[in-house]
Amino acid sequence: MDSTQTRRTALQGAAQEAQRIADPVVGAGEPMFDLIELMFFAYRDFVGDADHLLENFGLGRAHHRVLHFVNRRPGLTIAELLEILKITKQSLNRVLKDLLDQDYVESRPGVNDRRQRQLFPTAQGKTLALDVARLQSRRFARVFAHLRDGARADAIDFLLAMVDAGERDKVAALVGARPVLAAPGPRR
Amino acid sequence: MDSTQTRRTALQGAAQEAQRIADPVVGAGEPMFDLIELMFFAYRDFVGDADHLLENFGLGRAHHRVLHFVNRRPGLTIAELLEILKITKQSLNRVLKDLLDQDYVESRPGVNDRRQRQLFPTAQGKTLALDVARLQSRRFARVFAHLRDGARADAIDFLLAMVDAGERDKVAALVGARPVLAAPGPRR
DNA sequence: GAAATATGTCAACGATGCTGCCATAAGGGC
DNA sequence: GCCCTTATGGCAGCATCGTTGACATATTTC
Repeated sequence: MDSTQTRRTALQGAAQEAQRIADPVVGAGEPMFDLIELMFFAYRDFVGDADHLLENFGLGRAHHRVLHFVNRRPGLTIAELLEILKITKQSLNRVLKDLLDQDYVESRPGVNDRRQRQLFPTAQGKTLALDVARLQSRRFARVFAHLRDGARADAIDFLLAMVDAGERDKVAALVGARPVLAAPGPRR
Repeated sequence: MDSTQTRRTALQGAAQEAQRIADPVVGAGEPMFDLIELMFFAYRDFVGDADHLLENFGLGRAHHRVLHFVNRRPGLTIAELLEILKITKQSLNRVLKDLLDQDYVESRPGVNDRRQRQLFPTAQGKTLALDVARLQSRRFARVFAHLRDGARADAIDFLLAMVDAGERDKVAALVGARPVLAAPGPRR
């Protein structure tokens, strides 16, 4: 169970200290060039899946992000979307307008607050969003088919830990991942 | 153990069937929304480190990538850089020109083939590239300090596996990671 | 010497960020 | 009802970084 590993905060210091001492290089240890570069290559190919599929529809990466989150959280407001994407409303509006015009997304006045706009995917919006998600999921499926059993849970922990600390709880809640992070798991 | 872990054999079970009925368009299992979204958030914050540091120097993300790889592989040619970055020479030239003008990178005629240009970081180029790499490495260090012992090697395996199959060997060679991936030996 | 190769460059365009500013509509406090 | 705040929309302009296409130059190779 993921909660088997819900306790401890002390190892942090030791590991970091060991890492620092192990490397003669100034500052804070030998740069992790391998991980730095792998983040670049892995992300590039990962988003490539979505890019390639969506270009058939004349939609770009920005459209995809909006469609994805609207599909994932139907009823999302503009403000919530801006908070998730961390872009300006002008940037959002440009792509959102396309999605509305082309009937991938529809907007209705907020239920509680009619100043707000709640966003919903249309039938074709859902289909497209799911098509992309499945394509991306196939990449993950191929990946984990080659890795050991806990690899998927480990990847989730790793990626969540990579998120800025101040954002981590929000992200964890959004993606539905249990915030294992604050209290890591199976120690040595 | 982790019930969140996808079991390939069980994936075709009840959960997916429920999904299929609820939604007519199902391809290959439940989309891994968590991982899809975590890739986005993790990469966003990861590159944010570099972006924020480099904006003090008037350099953008594209400049950073070039500087990074030139620093990592001194003597790189234009063609090799294009192959790594997968952009056009016009895009490269724009940022490379800035780096040359501002003395972060220098170029010399190729040793064997004088048509080529070999690129080298200057002293200040090395310093800047290393500063960024260390900043990014600190994020990784914080991450792994919270995760179990093998987490770093696992992350490397995961990210490398995320790379397109056709690119994986090249990437593995570039980052110096052993291509564990091609031969899925460490199964279990 | 001709062809292929490695690179540089000009011009235009496209996607996606940004800032600044102003407009509109609805909610809330008085 | 008046007024301030909030949620959103829209216009104008700009920056970064990617693209294609066409052409120039130097060098290697055949």
